[in-house]
Amino acid sequence: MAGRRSVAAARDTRVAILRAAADMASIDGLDGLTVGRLASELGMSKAGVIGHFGSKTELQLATIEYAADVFRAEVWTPAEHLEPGLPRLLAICDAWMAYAGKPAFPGGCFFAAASFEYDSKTGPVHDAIAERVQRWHERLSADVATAIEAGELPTDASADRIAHSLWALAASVTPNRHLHRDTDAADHVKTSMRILLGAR
Amino acid sequence: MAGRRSVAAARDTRVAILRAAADMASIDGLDGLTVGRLASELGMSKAGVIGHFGSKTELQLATIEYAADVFRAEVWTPAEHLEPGLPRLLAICDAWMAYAGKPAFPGGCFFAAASFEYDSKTGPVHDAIAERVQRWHERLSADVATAIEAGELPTDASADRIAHSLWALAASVTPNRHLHRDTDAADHVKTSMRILLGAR
DNA sequence: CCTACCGATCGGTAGG
DNA sequence: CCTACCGATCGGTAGG
Repeated sequence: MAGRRSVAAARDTRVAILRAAADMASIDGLDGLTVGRLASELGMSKAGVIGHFGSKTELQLATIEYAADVFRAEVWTPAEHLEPGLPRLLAICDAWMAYAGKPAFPGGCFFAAASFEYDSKTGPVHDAIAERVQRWHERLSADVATAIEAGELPTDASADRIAHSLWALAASVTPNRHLHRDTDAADHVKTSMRILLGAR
Repeated sequence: MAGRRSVAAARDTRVAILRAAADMASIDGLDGLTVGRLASELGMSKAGVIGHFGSKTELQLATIEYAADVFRAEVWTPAEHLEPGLPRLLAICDAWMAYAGKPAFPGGCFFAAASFEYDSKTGPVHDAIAERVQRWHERLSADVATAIEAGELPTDASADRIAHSLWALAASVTPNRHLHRDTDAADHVKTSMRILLGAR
């Protein structure tokens, strides 16, 4: 039955598009994502796909939000309730590496790939990625700072530096696995994270 | 004067194309690279550009080799003559971060971007990147192993794990600078590298 | 959410 | 290394 459908059905379709878009973008990049391939994979017309978002840029932005929701649910939510500082930081790293070891998207961590794809570009997609990544960095950095104040880390450590390094290690899991042939990438990264956190 | 030119002139043109291709790929990705934009930027025709390589894939592979030559000259050559083990490793990290802090390409480290772009793809471009990255990993890992044997690092450390972590930290410099707004990214990474190497 | 279409650009080729 | 072209695909729109 072609033609307009109910609001609920439209929302389901929208989510299905976003799921497929995130899968495709995780492999081919947010720029490699095309409306035509997305439509044919979903058995829809291009107009049907683009109609939910208005433009490819809006589709990219919605895909970023979708991936951020997945990341939050998998990495932040399980650790959120724990004590701020080193305990929560270690729980975040565990959840993060569990997620990276068994990623929700076929191309691995969405934000790692998107960060490297858009770091040197300009425009709304770059801005959206930067905002999400910065927000996550601030969360990490805050717990690192709490740990430093609590004496759980060296007092001369830089919270920003440690947060950046944790992000760098986490982002490397997919390339490590696919390029360096390291099947235990997530476990190796977890070990290095703990060394940086001085908690072996 | 249009038309065929000498062998030497053709080689110069080829290098100019590769330089522009590496610049473009460092920002837009090896896939975002297009023959048409490259041609217009160089004031050439598309046929003139593609004629040097035969196909876009061959152009991509040649660009990878070009970028590898630059990386080797900037990072490996200055440290090559030093004593294998921790001394050479520290010199490599210094040269690497000097390079990352003042990169040869406008989009930052070419291989970091290419690694994340192609880690989940298949085909000759992926294979070429994987081979270059693995080769570099083996070089790093060999010096880490030498350092472990010499007692300069903990005997229970994993050479592969440390080499992977150094690579992860190095790769993060450009996204750290452009996305996390960290202007001292290279210095921060150098500090974390030294912590991982137990040599603060 | 579909069909049918638009101009622009893609990688690549023929022929000189 | 150029002009002139090829079919395919791009993002997007009109109209239903």
